[in-house]
Amino acid sequence: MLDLAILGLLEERGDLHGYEIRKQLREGLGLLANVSFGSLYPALARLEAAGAVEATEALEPVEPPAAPVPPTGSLSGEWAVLRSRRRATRRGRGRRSRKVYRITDRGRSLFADLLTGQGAADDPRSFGLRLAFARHLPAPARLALLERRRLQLTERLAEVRTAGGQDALDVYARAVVDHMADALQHDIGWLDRLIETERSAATPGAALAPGATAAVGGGAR
Amino acid sequence: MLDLAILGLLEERGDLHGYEIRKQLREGLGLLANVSFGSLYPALARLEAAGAVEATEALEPVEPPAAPVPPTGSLSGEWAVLRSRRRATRRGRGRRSRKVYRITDRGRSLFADLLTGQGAADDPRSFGLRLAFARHLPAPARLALLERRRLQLTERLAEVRTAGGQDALDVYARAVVDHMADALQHDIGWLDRLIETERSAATPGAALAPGATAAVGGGAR
DNA sequence: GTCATCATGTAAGCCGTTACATGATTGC
DNA sequence: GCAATCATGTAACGGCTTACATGATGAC
Repeated sequence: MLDLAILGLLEERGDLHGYEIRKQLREGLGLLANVSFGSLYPALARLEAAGAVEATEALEPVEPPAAPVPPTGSLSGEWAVLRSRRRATRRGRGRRSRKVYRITDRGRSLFADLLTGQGAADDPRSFGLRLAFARHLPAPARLALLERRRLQLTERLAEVRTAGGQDALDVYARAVVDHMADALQHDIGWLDRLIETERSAATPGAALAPGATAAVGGGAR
Repeated sequence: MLDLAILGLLEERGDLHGYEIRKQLREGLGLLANVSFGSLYPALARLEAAGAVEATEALEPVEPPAAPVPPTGSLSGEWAVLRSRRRATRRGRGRRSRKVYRITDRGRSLFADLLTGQGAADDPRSFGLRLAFARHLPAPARLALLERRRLQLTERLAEVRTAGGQDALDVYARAVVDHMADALQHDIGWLDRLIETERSAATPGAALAPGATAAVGGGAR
């Protein structure tokens, strides 16, 4: 799951260093991938060892030195200039030795595997993450992803309903079970709309067929 | 989370052995607690060590001994007789040495602590489990549980909305974020109805007040 | 000169899983 | 006699978290 998020981000947003990866994951995908450093850095090391990413030590080619410093006469002014020069010299870096990571071809292939996620966990986060990166998937695989998820949820719904069928449950347990069923149906409905959108996008003839316009528009409630 | 499920089950359904605990958890609470033996048995041992449960070796009052064994002369025959005698001797059990667990007073106190779950994880399973056992909680604690959960969800909703506010998201990422917000609102609405029901149950005067009947009825959609 | 932020990493621990080992009992 | 089910446990591993260690840089 973490690997998928890292690779996806590197693929979409270009080369990044660890700290930045975490920041962007938190900001962009919020709850789907709010990862801690304690898992992020080992994950990056693992991916590098596997050849899925390359790290450059971020000793990037230094910019040509800035124009000579006009003395200001004030000490704090000189200081400020020195600081800014140092910043200018290491421009684009600003900070510590930052290891910048870039996704490799092997990484892209791994990303594709994780994205289809045949043997992946069926938790909502994992699915949400895969769907969030679904534009990197060919259309049929995308549809398959959605339908596999739909199948999982309907199976779980059946389970929940058999659990709810027994009447040994008190008010609170009943409320929980009922709400689980409700939420599952809500999710399934959402998937159905997504699937419908995918299907109509996959058959471009539909847009040309008479009367098809109504079916195409307004997919996402 | 596991401890809570075990203690709750032992409290509600009386004394049980490990195998049965797992069975009932799977059947009754389904997705909330489908636990594996690999975690269940260590958990029971832990709870026993902590004094939260007592185990009786299931050497329940033995039936009067069967008639003396007539020797058959064959070794396997003797064996078979020994086995069947053992079976007869331990009548009502039928199977292996089953350790039957019973919740203690310390266990009940621990259960109450876990149920209020002040420092517990905020994942849906954990909350669902606590709510499912909420009838063992005093009414104010129950209300507090619901309101704490509501607060968490509204905070997360705000997070999701700030994440969704940026327009760097493509169709799929957007769909995921939007649906997360949607599902959160759905959950919050459900909590609101539960809270409302709790509140009106907590103020018995309300039922007597004129015109209050409409507010009380039909809480749970 | 001190505090917040940026930046990378290690160590320990939590909470669960699957797989393995063992064995009794029942039903066919 | 063989498979399915009942019953208890151990071992190894997974994937994540928190806490800790370290240090540079920037802002005031």
